[in-house]
Amino acid sequence: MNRVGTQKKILDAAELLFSESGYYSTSLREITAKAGVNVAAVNYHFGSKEALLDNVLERRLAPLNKLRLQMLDAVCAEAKDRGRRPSVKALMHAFIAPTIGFRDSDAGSKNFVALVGRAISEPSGTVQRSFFKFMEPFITVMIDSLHEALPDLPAELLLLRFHFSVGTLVHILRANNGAGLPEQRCMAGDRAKHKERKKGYEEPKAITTATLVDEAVNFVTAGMEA
Amino acid sequence: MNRVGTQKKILDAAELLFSESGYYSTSLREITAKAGVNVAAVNYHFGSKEALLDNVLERRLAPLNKLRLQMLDAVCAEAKDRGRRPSVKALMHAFIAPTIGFRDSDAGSKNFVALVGRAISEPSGTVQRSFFKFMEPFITVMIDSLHEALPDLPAELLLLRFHFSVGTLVHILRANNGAGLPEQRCMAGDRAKHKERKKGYEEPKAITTATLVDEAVNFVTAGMEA
DNA sequence: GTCTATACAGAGATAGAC
DNA sequence: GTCTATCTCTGTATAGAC
Repeated sequence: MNRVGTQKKILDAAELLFSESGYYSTSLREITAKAGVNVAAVNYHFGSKEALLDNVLERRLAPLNKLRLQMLDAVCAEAKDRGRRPSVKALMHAFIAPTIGFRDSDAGSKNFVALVGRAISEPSGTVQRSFFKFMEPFITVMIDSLHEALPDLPAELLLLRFHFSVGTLVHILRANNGAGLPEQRCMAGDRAKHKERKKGYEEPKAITTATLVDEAVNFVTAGMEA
Repeated sequence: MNRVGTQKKILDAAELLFSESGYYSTSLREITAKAGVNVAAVNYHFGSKEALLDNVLERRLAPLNKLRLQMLDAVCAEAKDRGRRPSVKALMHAFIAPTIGFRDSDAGSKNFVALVGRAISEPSGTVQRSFFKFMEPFITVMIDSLHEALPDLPAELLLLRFHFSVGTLVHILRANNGAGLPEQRCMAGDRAKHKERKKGYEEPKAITTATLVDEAVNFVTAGMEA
């Protein structure tokens, strides 16, 4: 079999299994069985299990980062054309919308974004390094743009608040399930109790991607401008 | 040897090693070697590696949650005495201050809080369940109090924003290192570049716990009240 | 009841035949 | 390039000594 064909089969199988069961609960033997290749194929083509995860993420994140950077550039260019500062809200939208919106894309599994969220904090070394290698060009532009939008905010404080914003976004990705309900596991009980105690609340409906994006943007924008 | 003595030795060794290398990169053989006990001791006393992590976290988090709930009650009681609503800021402070301040406590390792941050999103089943079991009484009171503080905010939106706030806090914990610099790994390069390009910025100094708490509280308060 | 020694199945990784 | 066989190390279970 040709090289790319085998690699693609492995990547597809790994993406699906990682998304379903997580990185550590998925064995190379499951992946290679599903892909219809030999156990040793992963180590031959990718070098290690961690490097495989790295490649699984890279395949999807590369276009995402491209899109994010495009949107950020568009916001900055438009502001420049009008001779104005970019708004914090528009910048944050360019950061958040493609990321959360990614869950509606046709990428592998509905749980892929959750896998990303977990991967950021979890596997050490290779994965984190390559993740931030991806992010770096975006973050550089993002922070520069935020400085333009908030010229009076000290650099240290701006970085800290942007750090908080990243935390919010990562948490959304991690907690995200297919239905789009954040932290369903954690909140469900409390939500139910509240419905008992306080009347007149609307039925808890599944949050649409658009709503989630809007609310997240509003939240971090308020925090950045506090 | 007595029961509690052995258990304590295992818990101490596990806490240190988990904090240093993470849960998955630490083997039971390393833990038991450091504790000076037999490999089988972990399974005898705790049942499994995951249950051990559960106990490691519980030992430190139980007093933390007690403190958090006390502070929250104090804020609510004081507001009631004055016949006022509790302020969002005071509530968020009661949530965040003990949590971040925990890193200055004498608990095991400086990296313990980072371990907590990682554990929330990582090991499945047992650990997450027991973690939220801990949190539940606090969260119930917290959400009730937030409803008092923000009576006009729809319940769905309040929950969503609180969810975002939790994300911010978890991210701070996860990125936290002993020095107190957030996201040093990710930001260091960009920060340095900024120092080159833009002049007049103050030297990046290690952020004190107090500053970090204040800024985090301001950030999420602004987001909640947006 | 505690603890030790040991066995076991499964993991990721690798060398060498084809 | 691919596959088999094998290596080491992991978490877990158990039998038996004290």
